[in-house]
Amino acid sequence: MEMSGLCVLRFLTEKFEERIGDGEHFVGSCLAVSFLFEEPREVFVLQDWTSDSDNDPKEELEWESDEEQGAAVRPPLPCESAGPSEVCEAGSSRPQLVSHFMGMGFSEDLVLKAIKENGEEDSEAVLETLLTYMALEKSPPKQSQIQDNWSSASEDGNLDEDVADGSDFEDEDFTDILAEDKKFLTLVEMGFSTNEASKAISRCGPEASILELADSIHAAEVAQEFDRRLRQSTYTNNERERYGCSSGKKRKFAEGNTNKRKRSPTENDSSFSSSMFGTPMIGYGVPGLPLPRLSTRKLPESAAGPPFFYYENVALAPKGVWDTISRFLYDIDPEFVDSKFFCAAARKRAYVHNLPINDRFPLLPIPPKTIFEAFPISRKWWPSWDPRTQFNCLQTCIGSAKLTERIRRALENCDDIPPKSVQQFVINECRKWNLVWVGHNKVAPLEPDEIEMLLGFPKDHTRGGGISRTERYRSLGNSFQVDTVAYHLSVLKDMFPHGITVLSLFTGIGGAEVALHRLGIHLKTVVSVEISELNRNILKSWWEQTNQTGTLIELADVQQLNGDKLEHLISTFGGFDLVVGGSPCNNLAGSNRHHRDGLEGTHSALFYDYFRILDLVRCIMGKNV
DNA sequence: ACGATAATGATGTTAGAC
DNA sequence: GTCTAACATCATTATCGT
Repeated sequence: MEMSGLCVLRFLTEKFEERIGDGEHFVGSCLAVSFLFEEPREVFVLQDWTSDSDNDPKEELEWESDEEQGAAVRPPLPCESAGPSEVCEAGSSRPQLVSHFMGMGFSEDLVLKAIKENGEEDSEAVLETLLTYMALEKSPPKQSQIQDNWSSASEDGNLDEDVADGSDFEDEDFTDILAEDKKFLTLVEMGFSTNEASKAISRCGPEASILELADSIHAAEVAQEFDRRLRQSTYTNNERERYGCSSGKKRKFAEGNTNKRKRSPTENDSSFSSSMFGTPMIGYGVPGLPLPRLSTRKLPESAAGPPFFYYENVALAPKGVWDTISRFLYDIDPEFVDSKFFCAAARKRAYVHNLPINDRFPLLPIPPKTIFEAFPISRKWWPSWDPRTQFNCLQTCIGSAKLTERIRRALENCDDIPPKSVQQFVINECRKWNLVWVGHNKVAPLEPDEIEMLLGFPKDHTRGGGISRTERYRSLGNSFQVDTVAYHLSVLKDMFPHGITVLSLFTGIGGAEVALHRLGIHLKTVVSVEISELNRNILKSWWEQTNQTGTLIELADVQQLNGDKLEHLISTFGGFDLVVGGSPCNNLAGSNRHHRDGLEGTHSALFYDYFRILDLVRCIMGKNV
């Protein structure tokens, strides 16, 4: 059967029922793609985010507090929760309306003129007027402007309620054939293909507004893309039906196509990251710092375990990526954490998990958090004008010998205190490549065992056994920071006093396993999936050296891990307590010059396999329970 | 053939000046 | 607000040497 068709149909039906029918739950076109759900979904309660205060609205984001934490808490059903303010039902104000349309690329003068003509109540008519102006001027809003401004506009507050407040969709009579033509042209001007435009008009009828038509096209894209993605993976319809998985169909796909799609503040990655938490990248808290304002959370009902799961990837991914990941992973907001609060090197990562977040504890001993503490010897050679106290992100490549020589020569040609320009050059390169001072005018890249230590691995964890130096750097650069992950996983210790059964995807050199082991959590069974034989050998070697008494099963390819195999594993080991993994970041990382293709990149698309496998595990375990 | 080496920007955020 | 500059970033590719 044709998934995409069904999805679009359901989407359109629900959307228009909600929009035109009762009109109560319409949340604006920004959330259009959220309507692919069959069941009512949990919605975070956002307080004050529509306030007119000068404060950044994101600062005001708060979850409804909860008496208890963790997966055991049942979130209230939508009907139980507080009234209409729950969703984006804010009233509109004129500045918001103006900025909304300015955010779409219209000039302020034009917007004010259009509002004057139509009144501020009727945002749909205002838009129509604006589009007419543009058509008359033969100068459609610039695409780039739309792209550039949408994110900032969404930070201003919400441009979406302004659309949402329009209860007058039926008022207008747009059956005129000319109006239809105008809409067609407008859609094309907005960047849609003629094919898409005409299809959308025939789908939605001549009375549909521009926004509805645009949403419809997006919905079709979304459904199609999601279906394509699932077909590409081994997550077949058969499997979904066999295990009664509903979420696969319900989930929506939405790549960060910001030039066409509007984003609400809650959807904006920037709101996820630093500004959402007020303080930078400490998630729901790190050891040694006071708890952030958002030190509690309420999980969506559908996100609860078993099993617990823990997903990791780079925090600074291209726009929309975390948005998409979060939506696939049961609408859990990522926890953005920088490992610089755990060790002497920065590592900005986001973690999506359904673990409790209270009563965490750190691994002991607490690792050194400054370069001098970690490498006391370097202090002797550290010039006063190099202000670094911590390393930047440890990557897979190291600085070249040529570079360190260039630095040495540049410094040798100067006095004791080099001129500012030389200082700047040296510091920039040192920051970029994480160089340390190992002698007079002499810098060097970190050694592999030093990186092991910084990342929380035992010394020589990746050493020997046939792995080359370059491969060591690569494997380490792709790994977890153990202390950070252990802090998050520490809540499992009391919950599983007799040990846990782990499904570890994209295991790498076993950061999660090392973390659990160092926490003193017994590993009853670890099913590890890792494509690199070198990395599998490293894990196996570690497993033996640490005298593990549990069972280690090593598989190679996540894409080969289908429902049959999972069912067998689950029946053999009695289900998984934890599904942990971080999918490849190659196509997300900023340092990738060539193929930073986002979540659809060759490697990073394996995220969908993480989701597929996790969803299958949840379904199989759910069925067995 | 394989590992080591060196050269190769782009995307996005943030801070600060205006 | 708007602009600019500074800054950070789990990397890929071609080439060289063995």
